[in-house]
Amino acid sequence: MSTDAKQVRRQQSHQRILDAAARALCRDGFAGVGVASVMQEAGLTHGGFYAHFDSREALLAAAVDHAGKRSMEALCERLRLRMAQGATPFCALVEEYLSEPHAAALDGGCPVAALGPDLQRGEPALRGASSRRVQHLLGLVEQSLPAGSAPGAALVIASTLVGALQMARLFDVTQRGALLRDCRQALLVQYDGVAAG
Amino acid sequence: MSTDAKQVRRQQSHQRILDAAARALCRDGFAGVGVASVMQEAGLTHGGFYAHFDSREALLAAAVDHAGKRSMEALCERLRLRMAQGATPFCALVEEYLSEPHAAALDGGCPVAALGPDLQRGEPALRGASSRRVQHLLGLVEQSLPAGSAPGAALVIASTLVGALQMARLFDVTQRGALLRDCRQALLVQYDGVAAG
DNA sequence: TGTACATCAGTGAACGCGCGTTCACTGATGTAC
DNA sequence: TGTACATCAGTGAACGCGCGTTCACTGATGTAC
Repeated sequence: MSTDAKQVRRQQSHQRILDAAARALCRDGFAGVGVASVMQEAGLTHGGFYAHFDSREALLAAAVDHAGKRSMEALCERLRLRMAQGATPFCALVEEYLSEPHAAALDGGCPVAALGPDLQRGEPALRGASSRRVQHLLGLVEQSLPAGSAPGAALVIASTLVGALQMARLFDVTQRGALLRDCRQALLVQYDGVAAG
Repeated sequence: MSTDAKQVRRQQSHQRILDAAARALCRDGFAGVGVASVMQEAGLTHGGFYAHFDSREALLAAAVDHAGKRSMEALCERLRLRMAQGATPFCALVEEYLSEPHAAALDGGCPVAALGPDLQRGEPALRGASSRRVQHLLGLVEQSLPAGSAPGAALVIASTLVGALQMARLFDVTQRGALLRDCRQALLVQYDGVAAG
């Protein structure tokens, strides 16, 4: 069928647009996602945008979901590596989420930490995507918690992870390392009974 | 002198503009601070704005400082009340910062939690004001820490406070209460040796 | 006390730029015969 | 195999609105005499 080849290219473009938007979103926040700049980063011109999304708002909502999935997949991949080396699930999560690379590389990081309070503003579709991201993050924390943890522990830990990553990014590089290390250690001591390296 | 009366009114206007900007900032983020809307909320017309500030950016930087000072003063006032009733400084801080009113009332709340990642973006003047706010928050936490706390405890606690407030605001009202309660309790148990109510 | 003048915070119309959105068109790809 | 036609993702010029910014003007307040 003729449609196939065209649709493949169409979907590739769609994906490039989403990728570019997700990167811009985590790097520069909602204000940094412009239709023209995203399309340019995707190797297209701005006019073709509306063949892929109904509006900029629709792109933002899709980009929040996409950024969340991508960062979650990358994070899980690294967790597997650490666990293969003998780390507990919780230790792996804390050390990866609060790692210096995660704090330094905005592009592919956790959108909840990158967008923070802005997630609650905007249209319903956007808030829906936001709360989905938060739930996924909470789910990941819950999965990696040691057995027998207190019921609300995941909430507290997720809050600390997100807050610490944001604070770290507000600091200059020298202070940043200390904050991340302190937070990793505190979480591990409190919830895993193991001191971090 | 004639100048006096005029300057008094001028400064009152200046203050109303700053107040309005700080409120809009904490409520709607940087994107919610428009020159026209702020001036209108201050009871003025937009044209007079540039007699008070060089630019919108300058207003934003001043508003971050102002919002921080206002929220810090209000917070300290409430801390004094709680301590007068016998609460430890740390308990007072945790219970006030993670109180439902603080999570619900965006207008006058902590700008670090309200702006989060956006604080690191923007011009130097803005980032200067931002880091000043973060340092003040850290200072407040340090002051209220129990004697003999670990050196990096303030960083961890501040991260948890900010992260928890943001997460709470992302939740709907029913889940919000649970999150705040869990975080208060966790912090008090871990750093004050006292279970919260 | 009263009148002419100076000051200046604030007004409101207008400008210009950025950016989201629209739309007529192009040109590459695939189909019909 | 070759030619005419159809499809449609993508192009790029243009539109319009919002908003930051400018500026000539107003009008209330205070001073000079």
